[in-house]
Amino acid sequence: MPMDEAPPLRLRRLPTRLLTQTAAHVQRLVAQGLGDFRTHHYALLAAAEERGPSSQAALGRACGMDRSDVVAATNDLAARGLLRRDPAPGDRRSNVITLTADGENALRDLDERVRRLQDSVFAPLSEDERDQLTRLLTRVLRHRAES
Amino acid sequence: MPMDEAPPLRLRRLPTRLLTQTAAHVQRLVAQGLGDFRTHHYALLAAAEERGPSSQAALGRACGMDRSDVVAATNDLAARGLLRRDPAPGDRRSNVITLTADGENALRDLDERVRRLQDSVFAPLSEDERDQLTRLLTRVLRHRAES
DNA sequence: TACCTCTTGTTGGTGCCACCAACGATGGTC
DNA sequence: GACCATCGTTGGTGGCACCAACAAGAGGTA
Repeated sequence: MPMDEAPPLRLRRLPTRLLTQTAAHVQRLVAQGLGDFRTHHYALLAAAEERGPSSQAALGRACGMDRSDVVAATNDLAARGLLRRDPAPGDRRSNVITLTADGENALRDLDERVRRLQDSVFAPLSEDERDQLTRLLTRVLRHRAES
Repeated sequence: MPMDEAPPLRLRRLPTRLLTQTAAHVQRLVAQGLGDFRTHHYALLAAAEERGPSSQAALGRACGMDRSDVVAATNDLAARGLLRRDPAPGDRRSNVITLTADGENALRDLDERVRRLQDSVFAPLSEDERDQLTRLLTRVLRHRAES
């Protein structure tokens, strides 16, 4: 175990790199903490619950997901009986996505898993520091929306 | 443009999600700011310059890259004449990776691009806030290494 | 009416990044 | 000499974001 591991100075504190490295690490933990769900699944279940019955397009926009990814995720969730996909009465193009009772239960379970994940991932940070982090990230993200 | 876009409350301030969203956004900007280089390329060039001639394995460890990804990236860089891959004199298993003059020039160019990218990506944050962010991320990352 | 344009869901891709398994060849150790 | 770790390499996987094209339908205007 030589001191090989010292990362290049340029990279050690490079913000963009820190960001992607941390995100990769976090995604890893989240993926295994969510079991046989993906983040897309959680996002769609949450959106469906909060918005009530909606079209796939609306759910996708709310979650910032591409339409094609919405299709795949709703396929998964419908196959597992967690939501229903019915033809929209007023518009023959679109579907109405509705959460089932099983879907609500799954969502509650996921809520709890997600909550625990935040605690485990951000364990080294205090409550205040987590807030700082979310605020900073939010501002960087908002900067995207504005450009 | 309906108010469809309102993201689910659960997701709006969810730290892990903010992190991956921001990282995705940043990676996008970085990718296009780096032109025909990937982040791996920059990492390897930087490591090769700072460490001097090293084996692929050592460079990979320094950059936190998988060996197989090191192979692919060094292939690219060698094909472009930015580094040389010679058999190591003392160990017939390993190669010695050396930066060429062109490689140093490319690295300097990338350094500048990367610097500008930080400014553009984190434009909404003050100098202090960027430091805060890097410190917070570093601590989350260090938490990984310790577990 | 016909025409044009936008939206919806769907299919079938791409690219990047992280990672994993297995292999032959070699080095170091006992 | 046997054993195991390491090196480079090949050939994958999976997740996430994204894109292009399509047919069907909706909405507007001429």
